[in-house]
Amino acid sequence: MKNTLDWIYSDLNEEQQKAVCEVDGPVLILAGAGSGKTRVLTYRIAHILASGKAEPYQILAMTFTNKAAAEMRERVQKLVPEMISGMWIGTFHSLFARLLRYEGEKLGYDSNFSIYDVDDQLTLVKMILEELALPVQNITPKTINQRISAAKNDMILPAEFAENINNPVEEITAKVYTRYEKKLLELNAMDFDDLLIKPIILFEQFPDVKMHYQDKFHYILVDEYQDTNRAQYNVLRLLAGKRRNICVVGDDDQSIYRWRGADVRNILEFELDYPKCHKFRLEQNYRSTKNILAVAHSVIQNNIKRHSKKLWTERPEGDSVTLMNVVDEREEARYIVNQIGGEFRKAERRFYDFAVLYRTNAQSRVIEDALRLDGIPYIIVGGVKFYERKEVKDVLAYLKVLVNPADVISLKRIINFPLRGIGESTVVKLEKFAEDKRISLYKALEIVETIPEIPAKASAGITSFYKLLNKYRSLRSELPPAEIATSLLEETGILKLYKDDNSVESQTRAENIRELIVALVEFSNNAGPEARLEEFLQQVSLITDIDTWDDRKNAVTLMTLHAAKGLEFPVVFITGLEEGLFPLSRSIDDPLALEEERRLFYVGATRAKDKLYLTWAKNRRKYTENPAQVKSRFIKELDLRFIESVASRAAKTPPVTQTRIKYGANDMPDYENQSQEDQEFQIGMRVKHQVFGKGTILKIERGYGTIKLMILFDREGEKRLVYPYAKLEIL
DNA sequence: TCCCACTTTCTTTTT
DNA sequence: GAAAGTGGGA
Repeated sequence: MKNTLDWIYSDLNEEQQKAVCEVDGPVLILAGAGSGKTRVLTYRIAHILASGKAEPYQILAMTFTNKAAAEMRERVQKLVPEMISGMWIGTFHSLFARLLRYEGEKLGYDSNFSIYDVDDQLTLVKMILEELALPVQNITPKTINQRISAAKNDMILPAEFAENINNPVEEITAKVYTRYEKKLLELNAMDFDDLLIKPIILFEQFPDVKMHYQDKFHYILVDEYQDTNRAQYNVLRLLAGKRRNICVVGDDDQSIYRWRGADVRNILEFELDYPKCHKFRLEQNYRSTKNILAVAHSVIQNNIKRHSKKLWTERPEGDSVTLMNVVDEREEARYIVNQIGGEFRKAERRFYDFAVLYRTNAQSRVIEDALRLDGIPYIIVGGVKFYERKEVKDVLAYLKVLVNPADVISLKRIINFPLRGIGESTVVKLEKFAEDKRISLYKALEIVETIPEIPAKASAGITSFYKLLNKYRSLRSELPPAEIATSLLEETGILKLYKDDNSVESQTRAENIRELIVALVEFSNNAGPEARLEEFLQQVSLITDIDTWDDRKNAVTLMTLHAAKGLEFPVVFITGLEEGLFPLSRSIDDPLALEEERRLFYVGATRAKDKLYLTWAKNRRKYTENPAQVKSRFIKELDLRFIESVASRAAKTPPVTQTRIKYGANDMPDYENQSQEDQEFQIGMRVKHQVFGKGTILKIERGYGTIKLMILFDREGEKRLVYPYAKLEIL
């Protein structure tokens, strides 16, 4: 083993060394952006292990993404290779899911419980709303779901929630919430929030279990502590209760998840909870140039609720930060692409050096189009997620039911997919029967023939469905997960269903299902012969956007500002700096929300190592409107000494007023290289669409500013499109 | 029971 | 401009 002190002295600055070596008792590390906090955390773990203070299985290290956890594990392994196995390094959600697999039985859960994502939660809420037949008026299931989730994150259980009702929405939410919790238990399922709350309930109800884990974990380390919520805060307090060896790392300026229940007070008031804690400040930034730091600081200092601090760096001044004003989102995209292309051609950069950040996922589309047009490779983080695609969720639902037959949400999802003649009314009868007889829906499937109301045809379909499920349920112990899935797909004909349909959509779906199988095979390979389907399902449920991001691929990265936290890039673009977009309109009237937007800007700016671009547009299309924009207040807060301000030629012309913008081709701004003649469509004309290819116009309907077109595509068949939304080229 | 065509909503960020 | 939801007809 390497001498402990050696690597600590050679790789760390003085303050970092202190933070690493102060091992016992509560420790608060305030780590500014780019100050090497991951390094400190990993060295700390390595130091604890190497000095013999604890065994690996006595260490608990929590992060917010699997990617961060994997990175931490890898880096610890490099420092102390032989001591890694058994450590509890992972996300809050995955570690507690693991704990609940062991202990959930005490709370009435089976160890094979399903984990519900937002989609499943919504389905359940809708189910309950129908069941309770509540007067919902204009309250959407989504609103109710958000209320429930917020309550859970604040650790308010149904009983307490019901006691504090102030309006009709809360009244309905309270009823749904009570039923929702009951249902989850019945379905043997937990939602994301449960993974944080249930351990607390468990510890409170079973002090011996609490003591077991308090004894087990000698050292607890928490990353991104500024983003913990009430539930996370409490569970940490319980776990650290005995030994008090808890080390939290965070930066109040980078707290950006308030809307999800995160509470900055957790980090601001850590010293109140642990009065004798050791406190360290990491303020030397190793990432950004002086100019970038100065700009970031000029904005964040406008926040009132923050620890005053200022990062410093030994890096050079560097380039000025570029502030670019463009006419609209299309020009913004073109500007970004041109800058990337220019720097790339000068051979100073590779594509993976660039990140384009935006406030909302919807902004990615235009930028993608522009990148594609220039043939620049890009990766997009987030957006439509792989595991949320319909076809993937369908297959996963099958697997979930195999593991957990009580999971009615998944069961109902697949009961008539692929079609087997089991319609809505049959399902209702089944459920009623199950309820009357007080048996599970799954059990009702088994004895469907004894239900007189269900016609023979539907009954036969149900029986074969049941036999199919049961067969694969028993195969689980004999075959590896990947083989079960492959065989199941074969027998149900799901893959064939998509393969036989020649539309692009179906082919993509078939492709996605194959990709899912690949993921399963990979999982089996990694986990060895012990690979269990339930573990795969859990892993999949708790995957984060950023986890799937391949940072070695030579491509420009597109993502939201939220997703960028913790990352760094030589060149960063922050786009859409307009009032109402960034900061978002809903935040403008709420001082706390506004400060969070400002922190988000700070997070974005401090991702940049060498060059930062800020862009804003005079007009930005939203739905069908194209309203004029006002520059973001964050732009006004920039310290101009570090800024080079430019505007495109088109943007320098007087602002376009709202009335002029009724999206006719004539009204588009003048770009040098773009032909802007009005599109004269005629029936029988040949046109080309970016995605659907070539086709012939069948029908034209002219609307106000829009033209509806029916087009027969050579490959895709008939489609209805609306110009100018659909990008059509006349051939 | 299922399919097609039409309408409505979506756009805040995510474990 | 897509996806999800709705409703009528076969």
